[in-house]
Amino acid sequence: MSPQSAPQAPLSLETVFAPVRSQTAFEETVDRLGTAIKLGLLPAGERLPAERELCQKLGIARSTLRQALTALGQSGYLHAVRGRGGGTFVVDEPPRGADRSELSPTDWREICDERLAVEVGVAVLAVSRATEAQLRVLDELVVGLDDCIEDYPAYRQADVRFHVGLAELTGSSRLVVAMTQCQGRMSDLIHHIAHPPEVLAHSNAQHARLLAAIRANDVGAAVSTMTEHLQGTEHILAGLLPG
Amino acid sequence: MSPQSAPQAPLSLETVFAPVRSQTAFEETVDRLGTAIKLGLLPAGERLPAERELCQKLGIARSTLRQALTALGQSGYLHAVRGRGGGTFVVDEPPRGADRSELSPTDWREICDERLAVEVGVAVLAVSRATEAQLRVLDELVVGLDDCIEDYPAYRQADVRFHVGLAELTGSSRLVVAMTQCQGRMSDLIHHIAHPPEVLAHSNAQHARLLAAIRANDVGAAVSTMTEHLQGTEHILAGLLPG
DNA sequence: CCATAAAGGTCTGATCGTCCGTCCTCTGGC
DNA sequence: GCCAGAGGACGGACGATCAGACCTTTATGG
Repeated sequence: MSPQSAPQAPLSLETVFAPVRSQTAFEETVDRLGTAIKLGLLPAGERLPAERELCQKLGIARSTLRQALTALGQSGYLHAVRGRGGGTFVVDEPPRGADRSELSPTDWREICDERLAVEVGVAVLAVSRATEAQLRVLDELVVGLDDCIEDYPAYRQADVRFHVGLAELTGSSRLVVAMTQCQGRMSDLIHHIAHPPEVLAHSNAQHARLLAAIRANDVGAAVSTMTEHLQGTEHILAGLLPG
Repeated sequence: MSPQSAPQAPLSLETVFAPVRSQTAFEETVDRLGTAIKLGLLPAGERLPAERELCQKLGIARSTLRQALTALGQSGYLHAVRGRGGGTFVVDEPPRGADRSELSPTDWREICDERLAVEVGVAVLAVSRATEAQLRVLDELVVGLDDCIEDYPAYRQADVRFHVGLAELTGSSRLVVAMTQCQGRMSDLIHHIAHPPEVLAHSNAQHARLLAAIRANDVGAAVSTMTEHLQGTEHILAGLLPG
């Protein structure tokens, strides 16, 4: 009856009948490697495993892998070196260019919601599982972050490493994957907005408080610190994006 | 050097080069519908949309959809009725039979970790977003759950509806999907273990306390109640499964 | 009683992604 | 100068998927 023919079914049924979107192996590979590069998980200059080895790890044919590598090469993320001792390398200066955009209001909110779930879940698990050694590594990352509050791209890369590092200390690879994907989506979202040093400094202070809460085995503090931390970016997005 | 040739790379790199596992449209459809039926999201006797309509919603060809429907029919979950007024229906008594098993120790722990993330994240968001009307629906579900603590299959179905209902009131379809998948995996895990009425009663009391915490806008209580709730099943699994 | 509509059931041809294997080309080191 | 290790290129086979036309069943209404 409504002019917009609003979906009446409950969310759960909507999702059951939502489009089945199966990525091809090619697409998924481009996505996986591309995200890893953009996030800095594969640092500039890094050499990928040899094609014949990598295609086995990825469980795909070499020709399919090459399609993906070629695509990433054309986009300027990889360059191949032939001959013995060659290989495929992450380019030294990955393109900063605009990558994607066009997010609907519901999209970006859902992305933030999913991130909140993953980050809070990781924080809860980290409290009971983190070892002192692991925490010290993250301590250093926080120190490093303080040094680049004037250089956003560098800050963002270290920020990603910090959050992925949190996920790593849960020991759950599924959560690491989830965290990586969330960070990739967040990067797409926040790529174009301003990041004044004061904001980054404040954000990094929350990193430090988070680590303290984890050390103190204080689940409540960890959750609330993380929640605040995430709401920071969310408020900025709410002011800038549609919705 | 170790005899097991342990993976030395950090988790995040392992996951970047982990196998690309792209399900086919057929597989994903069987999975989607099969899970929805097993979880009770598509209740017994429910009629699915007509094939010509459903394949559009799912974004796949009708022939592919039919493969999936045929497979689910042969597994005893669906039956088709020809002629006008016919359709494809969820069977009245879906097979209880053993479905899957063979989970490695790392697998089931990671499944529980992911569930914890989703459930805790949902709980946090629910605190700020739940409306009284939505909460009352969940209240009734809790009452209904109390009535079937003697009948585990019925309890489990209502339990799933409760948890998916929590996800629904965040308004985020991504979280609904994540919750659904987690519940599906959990069902596979806990299908075969004992569920004495006392345990179910205790579990349902936690549901009630969770709703109270959400009503009171008490994030801390919601998180801790949810955490306890999940640890209940996790401890049982730890006693029964390898690892 | 027959026509029609609405549903599932069947078939076929084309396309596309992927795999596998083979061979070529380049390049540094022994 | 040979060889090993790397990327690069090609072609055939196969399977999944798609699009569409057509058939069969069945309830309903004129």
